[in-house]
Amino acid sequence: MVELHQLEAFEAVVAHRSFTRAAVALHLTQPAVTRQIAALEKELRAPLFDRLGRTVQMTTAGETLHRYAESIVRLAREARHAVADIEAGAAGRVAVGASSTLATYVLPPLLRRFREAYPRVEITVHTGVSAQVLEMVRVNEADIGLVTGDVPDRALTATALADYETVVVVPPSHPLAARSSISASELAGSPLIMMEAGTNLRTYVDGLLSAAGVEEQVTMELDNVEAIKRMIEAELGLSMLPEVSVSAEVASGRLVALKLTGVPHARRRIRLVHRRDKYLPTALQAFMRLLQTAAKNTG
Amino acid sequence: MVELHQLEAFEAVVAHRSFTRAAVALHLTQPAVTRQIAALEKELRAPLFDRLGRTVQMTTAGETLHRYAESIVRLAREARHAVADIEAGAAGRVAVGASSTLATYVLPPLLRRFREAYPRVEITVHTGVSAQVLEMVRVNEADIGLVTGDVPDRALTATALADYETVVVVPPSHPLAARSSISASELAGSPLIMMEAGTNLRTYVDGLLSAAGVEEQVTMELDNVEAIKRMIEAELGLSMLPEVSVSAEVASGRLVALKLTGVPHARRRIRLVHRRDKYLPTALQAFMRLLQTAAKNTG
DNA sequence: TAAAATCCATGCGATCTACGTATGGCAGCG
DNA sequence: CGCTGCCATACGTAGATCGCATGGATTTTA
Repeated sequence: MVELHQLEAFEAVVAHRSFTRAAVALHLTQPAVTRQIAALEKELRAPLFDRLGRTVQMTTAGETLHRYAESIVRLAREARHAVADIEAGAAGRVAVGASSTLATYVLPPLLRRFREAYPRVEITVHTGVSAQVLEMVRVNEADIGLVTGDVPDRALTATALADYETVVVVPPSHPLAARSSISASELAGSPLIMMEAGTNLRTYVDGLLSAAGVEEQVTMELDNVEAIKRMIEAELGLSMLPEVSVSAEVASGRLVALKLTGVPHARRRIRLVHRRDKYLPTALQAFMRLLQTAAKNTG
Repeated sequence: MVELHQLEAFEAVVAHRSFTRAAVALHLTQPAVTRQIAALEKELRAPLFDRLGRTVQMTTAGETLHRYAESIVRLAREARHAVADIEAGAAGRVAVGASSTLATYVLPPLLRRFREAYPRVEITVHTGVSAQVLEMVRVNEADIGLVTGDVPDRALTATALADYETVVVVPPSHPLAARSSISASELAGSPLIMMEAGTNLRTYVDGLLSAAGVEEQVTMELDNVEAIKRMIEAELGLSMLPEVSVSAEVASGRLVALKLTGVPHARRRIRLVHRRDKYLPTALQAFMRLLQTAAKNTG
């Protein structure tokens, strides 16, 4: 079997045109180099050097091998560096699975900060509802996932990041706009613009309202938070949305958010999930730390 | 140290997505493969596979290594084949040093036959006088040399191929043209067209004539056999040339060659020379055999 | 849900390999 | 003709690799 250390010895002999000098360069003794070359020559069934008195010169076979050995040794060196880069976090890839709300309103600034710290790390984001995200992580399509709700899978590790703060969103012209908080029961009779059935958000809101004994008055159903916000701005109704999804409009005065009082929000806990048996490269670890500190600082 | 057999094991695991199946493909046991990968991971300080329950998947570092390992393993395979081709004579390079007479009149048909047998072998021919050719061989610029005269160097091996047959060349219109042979002494008084001083041929001819007690009547001195022949055709004189250099013109009737009688031709022996300590690849050996059989057949 | 099957990791002993030291042989040089 | 420089070889030791046996964990199956 031809081995890399033999090719390195061969290249050293070529470079130094001497077994002895090659041995010095390789921190070996001359007999060791002689045997490496002899092993190569035996394995390839071809002499690689003519031992011409005091000098050595490549044979035709040696020149041929040299052309390949050069590339092989160089590639091996590059491979080491490339892997070291990965390990140092200087390169790599992070695949994140997240709900579209998080992907749209929370991840962008965080990813921007991450990119500044790790500019050569590729980032991919796949969106989906929590169950889909969990599946992505389970089959290793995503390195980590951001999900709401429980994580029943024993193979996955979950750490709580923060809670979705759900707020009631109204247009600035709305009578409620002057208030800062509201209870679920006060929403009875209001025209509600809702996410379409089957989403985590809809299930949660339905639960809130029915617990408060409120009969829903759904005037509109959309599959898209952005669209819902535009509807509210057009004064077609009000809605209950994650605070993160409206903070920009609230700051600019285009929408008003009211705190919901008397509501347990543990059920809307955001969790960071990854496979328990998966190795976490440096870049991935750094990204996870970034998520955790960001969660702590915002609530 | 990263080794080729480890990379092959790594590639096998990647290809089969399983240590066990890789082991079968490599004719090894599974623990052996496990240890190869473990050694790589320790050496590179990076896990290469996530052991996800029943399946294994590459980590980011693994994918990075894979990109390099693929090329490295492929190049190593190609190198083996390339060297084997050289060794089988299917490829390679043959560098010949020869006098210009041999290079011009003898080598072409032989090289043509050689190329038919070994089409992928590169052939280079360097011309020079015998001393130059010997030097080419000595410093390994030429694999073999074709020289006339003695080979004093103990580091070189010489085998006799044939003798230059030196003939007297006259135009068809010349009075001597009707004869088939001539002695050196009969050339007294004839206008001679000679090679320039310092060449082997000139030295030889000078020796011949002075041994026969003939005073030379040199009408012209040229450094080029072709030019001499044109001069003879133009009826400007006659000359003594190697038979091989005029056989084409003799066959077509443009020149007439007369045998020289009473002349020892041992001093114009053509010898095949190569370094004693040089390895002779298959293609080179074949070419040398070709030269020897050609010499035997032509006398 | 318990048993069976599958797969990777690890401990152990034997074998093989690769190294360094010492030494020999050969060519080139004074 | 001895000296020097360089590659090849012999030998003993240290380390590496292999197969076998086995353990631990997960997935599949009954």
